[in-house]
Amino acid sequence: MATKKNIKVHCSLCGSRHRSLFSDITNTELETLDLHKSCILYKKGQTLYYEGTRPMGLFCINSGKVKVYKITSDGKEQILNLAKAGDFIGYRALISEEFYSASATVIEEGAICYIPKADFLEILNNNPRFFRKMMKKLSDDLGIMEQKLVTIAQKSVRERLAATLLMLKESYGMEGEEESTLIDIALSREDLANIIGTATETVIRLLSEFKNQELISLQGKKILVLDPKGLVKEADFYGI
Amino acid sequence: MATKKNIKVHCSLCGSRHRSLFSDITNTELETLDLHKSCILYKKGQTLYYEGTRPMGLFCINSGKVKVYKITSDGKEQILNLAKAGDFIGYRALISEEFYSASATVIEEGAICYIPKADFLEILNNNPRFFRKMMKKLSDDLGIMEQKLVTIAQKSVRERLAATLLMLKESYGMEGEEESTLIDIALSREDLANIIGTATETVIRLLSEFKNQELISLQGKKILVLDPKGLVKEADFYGI
DNA sequence: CGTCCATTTGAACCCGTTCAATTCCCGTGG
DNA sequence: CCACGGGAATTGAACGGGTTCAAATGGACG
Repeated sequence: MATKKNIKVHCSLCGSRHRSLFSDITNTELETLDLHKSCILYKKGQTLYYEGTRPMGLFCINSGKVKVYKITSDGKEQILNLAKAGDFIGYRALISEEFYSASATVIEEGAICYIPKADFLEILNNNPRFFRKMMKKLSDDLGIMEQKLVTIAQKSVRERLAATLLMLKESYGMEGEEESTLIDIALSREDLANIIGTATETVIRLLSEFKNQELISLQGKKILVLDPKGLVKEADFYGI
Repeated sequence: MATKKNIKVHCSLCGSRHRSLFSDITNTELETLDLHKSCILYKKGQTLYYEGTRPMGLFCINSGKVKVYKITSDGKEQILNLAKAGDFIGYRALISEEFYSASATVIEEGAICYIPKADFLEILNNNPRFFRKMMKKLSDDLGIMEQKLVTIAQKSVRERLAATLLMLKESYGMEGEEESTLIDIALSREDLANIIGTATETVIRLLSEFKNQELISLQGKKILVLDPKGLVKEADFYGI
């Protein structure tokens, strides 16, 4: 495993910032962040934090992709969230003043900044607009998590896989020719299974069925969505 | 179905308030609430709000019990949360500025107050302490929901039932003789199944097995926990 | 080129669902 | 007071989706 490498990423120049929760903090606050934060280039497989440890700051993803997951007592992994450029990670534990309730591991290398807890809380307490934004973010996160719970509890694996592919298409889709969209994220079959809450073999078998139905096509490890409407049918949607 | 009945419940005299999120708002704010809110005695089966409708205020439970749930496209119900005296309901939709993403129905009759949206937002924006409390609540809710997701995704129905009984014991337990605790909430077998995410028949069969193992005993519809440690083993806990 | 891990395929098994039938319980009205 | 009706709870039995274990294949990387 390669060593981490310090790099310089200025918030003021960060291409992901305008899409992030930091989109409208003040220049002064921005400067403080630049002064206090650290930025590291993480390789695939490196872990940002482990479940059960104490949060000392906030992770802000400049580039790359991260999975956030819990491990059950019998060693199974459940992925709760995927994060990409512009996303924050680890704020829930800071706000609830708990140890981390999940782990976060890089699945595609990238630059990730670390903002000291004190600076984050400082901005939170002094910038009402940011405070409100953070509150809304937590509220939205909760709504999403509730929907995920219902889907896992009540839908078949086949439906959940179709729904997950559509979700991934929305978040990581790269337009191709005609209707097709490439899902541009390096997820292993096992990761996909751990999002859906099923066994790796089941994912493989269902992907192969979807391929035979010409809903998707497999480009190596990546997935090309050919027929989104067909997937919507498989997912049995009426809303999200 | 009986009609609703208006009643007077003064916040300042409310026995549940000190346990609620309103535990330390100002007297002025309290008076405004008393002036603007309405209180109704709800019977079992009456619905506070339906998924997909627009939230116009906040429900505050003075007494009684409420289930919050979603209905899937194929008509199955998933219970997300149970609420009792001192709990707020429906704040997530208000804060995220969405329609309700779930429905709420009374399962044990009681008095429930309705606080106009404007008053809630007023307090939220003018009382930083309340704002912080609300934010922490959302963050805690999110942590709980994440844990539920993992449990449903990765644990067997047997483990989930044991875990749910322990959770209900914590929230609704009435100390009995020796180790025993009565779970004092009128949940139907179907409700229990809809918390766990399984079929009613499966819950009934497993409860009967737990009874044979002398982990619980059945007092009519209610459940008496005889051997909490035994249930912990069945739930395969190492943490929550 | 060989090693190691991810992916794929095969096959048996089992947990949980589903459908059907019966019993229990409780409120209601005669 | 008791019979009646209807929904909830229970029990039975068959089915099937998904897991699990095992083995083969493929592919990336040193």
